[in-house]
Formats: sequence, structure tokens, C-alpha cells
Amino acid sequence: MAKSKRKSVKRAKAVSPPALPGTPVTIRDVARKARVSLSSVSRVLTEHPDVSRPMQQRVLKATAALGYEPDLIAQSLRRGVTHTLGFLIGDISNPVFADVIRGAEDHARSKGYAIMLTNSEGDPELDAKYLHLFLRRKVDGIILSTAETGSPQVARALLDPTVPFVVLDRDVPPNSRVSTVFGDHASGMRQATTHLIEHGHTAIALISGPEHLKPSRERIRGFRAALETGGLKPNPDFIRIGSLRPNFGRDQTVDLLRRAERPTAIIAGSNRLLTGVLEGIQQTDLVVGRDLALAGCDDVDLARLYRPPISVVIRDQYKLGQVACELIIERLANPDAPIRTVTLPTQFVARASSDFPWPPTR
Amino acid sequence: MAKSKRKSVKRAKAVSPPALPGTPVTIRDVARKARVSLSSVSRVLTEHPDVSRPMQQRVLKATAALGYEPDLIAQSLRRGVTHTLGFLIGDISNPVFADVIRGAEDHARSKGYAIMLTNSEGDPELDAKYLHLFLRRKVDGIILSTAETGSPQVARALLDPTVPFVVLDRDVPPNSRVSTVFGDHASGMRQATTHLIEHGHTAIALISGPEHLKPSRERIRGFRAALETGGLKPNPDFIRIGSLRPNFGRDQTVDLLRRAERPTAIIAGSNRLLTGVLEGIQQTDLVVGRDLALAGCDDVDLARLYRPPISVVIRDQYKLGQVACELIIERLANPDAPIRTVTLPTQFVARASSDFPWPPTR
DNA sequence: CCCGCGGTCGCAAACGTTTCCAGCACTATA
DNA sequence: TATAGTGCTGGAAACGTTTGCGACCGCGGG
Repeated sequence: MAKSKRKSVKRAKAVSPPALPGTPVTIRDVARKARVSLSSVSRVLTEHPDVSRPMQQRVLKATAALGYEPDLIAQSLRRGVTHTLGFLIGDISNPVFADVIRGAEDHARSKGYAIMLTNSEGDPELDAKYLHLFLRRKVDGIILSTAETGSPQVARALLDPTVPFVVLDRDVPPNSRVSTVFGDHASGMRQATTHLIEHGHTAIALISGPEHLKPSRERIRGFRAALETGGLKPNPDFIRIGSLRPNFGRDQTVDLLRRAERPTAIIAGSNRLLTGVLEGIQQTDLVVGRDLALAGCDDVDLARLYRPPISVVIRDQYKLGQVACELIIERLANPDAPIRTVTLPTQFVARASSDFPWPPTR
Repeated sequence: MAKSKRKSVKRAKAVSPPALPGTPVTIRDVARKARVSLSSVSRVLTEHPDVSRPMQQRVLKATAALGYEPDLIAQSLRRGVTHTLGFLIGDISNPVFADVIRGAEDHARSKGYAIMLTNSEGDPELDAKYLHLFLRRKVDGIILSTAETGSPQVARALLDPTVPFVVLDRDVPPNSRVSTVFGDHASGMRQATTHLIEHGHTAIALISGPEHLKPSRERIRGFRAALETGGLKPNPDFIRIGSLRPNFGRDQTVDLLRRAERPTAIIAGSNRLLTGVLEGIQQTDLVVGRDLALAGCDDVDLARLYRPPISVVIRDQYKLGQVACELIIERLANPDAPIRTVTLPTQFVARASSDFPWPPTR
């Protein structure tokens, strides 16, 4: 192997930005150019202490000259770590998830992790299937925001997880060894309900998702608590518990508003229900802010820009994603770190859709 | 050239099948259990023709018994293919991207690909940086939906791509060897403008993003074309070209509506501008559907549920993501497949915000 | 003079696959 | 009977890293 000693101009000083990745320059090429062994190159680049300064310099120069960058796949195989997190999302169409993903992705990236995203479209079987795929892809941790109904296989995976898990706003089986992040939905809903009571409403309806979903359950709890505190007896007919789908919100709304004793205020128990509720209201001839008061959940564009603007229970969705990531990376850095449960606050924001006295002065 | 007599004692021979649940089961365990060689196991599982039926059966049985599944990282390293696509998104907060991602992810998954998502938050430098990271992670292809302003490094990567690229709704440098998917924004905007003209409007304003963005440029083109066809002279003061940010929409709207000769119809040239335009309108005392007509782009919840519902130019966002994925996977399956440019249709949907005669009969 | 000892470095064995290649036992053809 | 296939199998070399281990060197202490 005769090597033409190409005394090229020492362009070490000169910038060497080219060599786009994908070009197959391996650690072997660097070793050859620097006239050292593979292991030495590796040690220099991983900042192992056993490197002399002269060699370090030679290696660094060669690395820069060739534009070498370690192959992350090979690194993963050897180190058993992929620096990748899986984010399993049950319903990506929900606009709040844009923020959650953004929060998670921002934080992950800042810590050198990439996020692999998959969407189970509300199907519990797919939840299990894609979870499995994540594990086969050897992700280092998993963020789980599952469909409405849990899957037994997913539940089993949570009992004895092989990688750090964090579950968003969902119940987990007892004795699960996973972290969780919850929103304090009860508190926000309580504030919203109290707000309506204080403005004179006594016939308040809640349209909510199913009780087996923690957020819905909490909201119902907050709603009832506020009624009790306000000295109102809950009218069972005004509590419509069913599904999170917009159609449910629409149908229940139409049904509520068409009866003789109709509620004077409606609370939509999720942002997707809110769109249904609005559709339902539009099917009657009633006008929000005049004929009835309305409140919803999550600060989506729709709520903020509707006319009148709609009061909502807000939470920091970006932070939700961020905290989820933090919990995982914390456990990745220190495998003995404890399982944690974080509860994020919610807050009611009054807007024109409900912030007027009832009955309306006219 | 056998250099050393490799008499290394395969110590693995002695190890017994581990029942420890934490221990990963590898192809070696399967081979041992089925009493065949590594290569045979691999051949069975990759459905190589050179396998006898008895051996196939033994291997399959052992595989099932041990619950073996190939390590995807090792497979990637060996095969040089990761079955992963990178999706670089400039602005994940934009609600239309939920559908785009869903379309891409659904299709990718159905073809055995996973999607790695990253968000550059509109920063061209981050675009370049994360693109680079994707390549280091050895993704098989990249979907690019970049920030408003392109990065020179990204542009350079498009000229001589190392993996299949597809660019969404953005100009690419001449001679780029990448596929693209465009929306036919000109057509939709032309329909919208014509609709307004036919309803009696002669003073129509367009608030648009910058001309260096292909979608904005196309929309402006469609707008002008419709005016010309309708025999109207474009009023330069009514064409506000600037940014896609909601604040721009708001400010321009306020400015337009506060002048003596105000437009009787406004078209928002993107869904994000629409939110700004609505804010702006709310700052005046004008009412959409009575004092002015309004149209926007993209069928976001806000437009559909606003009161009155807002006319929009729609496109199939889910399909946008899906087609992007298809183009990449097509080229992955057949590396000689040609670069393609796909244009997806847009369509104007008239709603109450504009679907009334002007001047309004009253 | 010998020994031990940091400080460096290279060799080669992993990590878990796929795949080239050679070898074997048959069978079919000449 | 020799020859040339076939059909199936195992060995071993990759893929590009990291890292345990041993070796070499120069040096100071006994």
C-alpha cells in the first residue's frame, strides 16, 4: 500500500466544511490518515483520558480534514443506546398535541435525543403494536399518550418496563413502574364552574368524555365539587358523559338546548367536544354570550378567536411535553432515579362567552 | 491471507438458554435451540429460498418458543438501511401540519417505515443543523417542510442528495435532484377571488405572505389573474405582501379597514394570517358577513366553526403528507425512479362569510 | 540491576445481523 | 462411471463502532 505522501498545503487552518454526511468516510479512514490505530481515534473522539496531546492533535486534524462523523447506527449497536425516544400518540389530530410534541421535541433535541413519532389513531391494538415496534427499534425511552381505551398488552408493558416510560394524562395499572404527568383538570373545571355560578347560573350542563379517562373523571369531579360548594344540586340530566368525539358534543348539545328546561350554561369537557358543542349550538338559533354561556377546555385558536371569545380552562401544553421528556432523560442519566408523578396546574380564563351576568341585563 | 490462527474458544457454547426476562434473546440463541447455524436462522427469517422445509420448521418453532425478534439496529448496520424517514418541519404549530404528519406517518408505517420528526421553529440555521443530524442517523429519506427563508446549506444538500428528498410547497434550487409536492394554490385563490367578484365586490384586498415563498407567490398570481379576468384593475394598496405571521395579518387588516376607501372583502393568504385578520377585524367594529366579506386558506377548525363560517381554499393536507411519503418510498424501492413533481389540487369552498351579494340587501 | 508503575497505544473481540462462499450429499445426464 | 449440476448448510467475513487487555516505554525507588 504505497501511499503518495501528498504534502498538500496544510489546510488544517483553513475551514473544511464540505464532506456532507452520507459520504462513507469511516473511522478507519481517519486512522489511516492520522497514522494511528482505530482505537486511538475512537478514544480521542470520545474524550477518553488515555490520549497524549500530540496524538490528539493529529487525530483531530485528520478528522476535520476528512469531515468525519461517527456513524450513529454503529455507535448505537456497540453502545446499546440509540439516543432516540418514542412518542406514541393516540390522537394526533388534536391540536393540543402540536404543543406537546413541540415541547417534547425541543427538550429532547437539546439533550441530544431525537423523537420518533407514531400515531395509533385511537386504536388500542395499534397502541400495543407500535409500542412493540418502538422497543424493537431500541428506543431509549417512551412517551405514551394513548388512545381512549387502554390495551391490556400496553398495561402489561407498564408493569415491568424495559425502558423508562412516561404516561401522559392516563391512568396506569397499580404497581406500574412508570412516571406520569397529569394535568390538574379538576381544579380548572372547578374554577370554571364556580365562575358560572357566581355569574348567576344555576342550570349548568357538562358534556364530558368517559369516566374511565382520568382527565374526564377529574373534570367531572371538579364540576360536582363546585356545584356542591355553590349550594347547587347537580341535575343528572345535565351531566352528559360519553365520548370525546365532536359528534357526541354536537348531539348532546342539540338535545340539551331543545328541551323545555334548558341549561343556561354549557361546559365542554375537552377541546374536541367544544367543536361539537359549537356545531350543536349553531343548529339551534341560540347565540353564545346572549342566550347561553359557554366554556371549554384548552386554549385552542378556535376558543380564542371565536366571536365571542370562549372561556377556557388552560394548561401549559408545551410544558407537558417538556416535563415528559425531562422525566425520561432524568432516568436515562441515572437509572436509579425514582419513578415520579408530576401534576401540572390548570387555570380558568374568563372570556366574553361566559363573563356576563345571568340573566343578562338587557 | 490468514494472519493469525484464530483459535479463540467460543465460550458461548457453554451458556445455557437464559430464562431471565431482561436478557435479550438473539439470533444465536435461536440457532442453538434449533441446532442449526446462525446463517440458517437468518435465511429462514428473511425468507431466503435456500431452506429446506424441515429446517424451516425447526427454526420457526425455536423462534416462536424464545419469542425472538431481530434487532433492528443490527439489521440497519448490516443492511445499510434504517427504514426510517426524517420529517423536518419548519413550523409545527401550524395546525395543517397535524394532518400532513398524519398522512405521512400512516403511509410510512404501512410500508414498514418509522418517522423521525424534528421541528426547526422557523430558523433556517436549525433547518440545516437538523437535516445534518438526520443524515448522521442514516435515515433512508427526508421530507422537508422548511422555514420561510431557505438556508444555503440546505439548498446545497438538495443539489446532490445522498438520500431521496421530497420538498413540500417550497421552491428548490434549479437542477436539484429532489422530488416536490406542491399545492395548486393559484387555482384555489383564483376561484375565491372570482367568487367575490361575482358577488359584487370590486374592492378586494389580499393579505399575503412574502413572494419568495412559492405558495404565497402562487396565490398572488391567482388573485391577480382573477381580477384581470373579471375586468378589475388591481389596487396596489390592497395587496399587502409581507409575512405569514398572524401579527402581520392583524396590523394590515386594521390599517386597511380604517382607511376611507376600505376594501369590502379581504382574503387571508394563509391559515395563520387568517387568525391575525380575524383579530384585526375584531379591533374595528365591523362584522364579517355584514360589513365585509372574508375568505381564507386551509380548512382549519377556526374557519369551519367561526360564526359566520369562513369561506376557504381547501386542500387535502392528509394527502399531501401521504404523497410525500409515497414519492420517497417509491424511490427507495427503485433507486432509478425519476424525480417527480406532484401538484395537488385546491378548491374554494364558499361559506357564509362571503356567500352573500354585495352590497348587502337590507 | 530489578521491579513496579503511570502514561500511551494497538490488537482484537465484541455488539447482532446478513450474505458470500465453499462444501457436502444427492441426482440427472452423458 | 464420471461429470455436472442442484439443493441445502455452516463458516466466516463483513457493517462501523467501543473497549478490555496486554505491551511498550521511560523512570524512579529499592
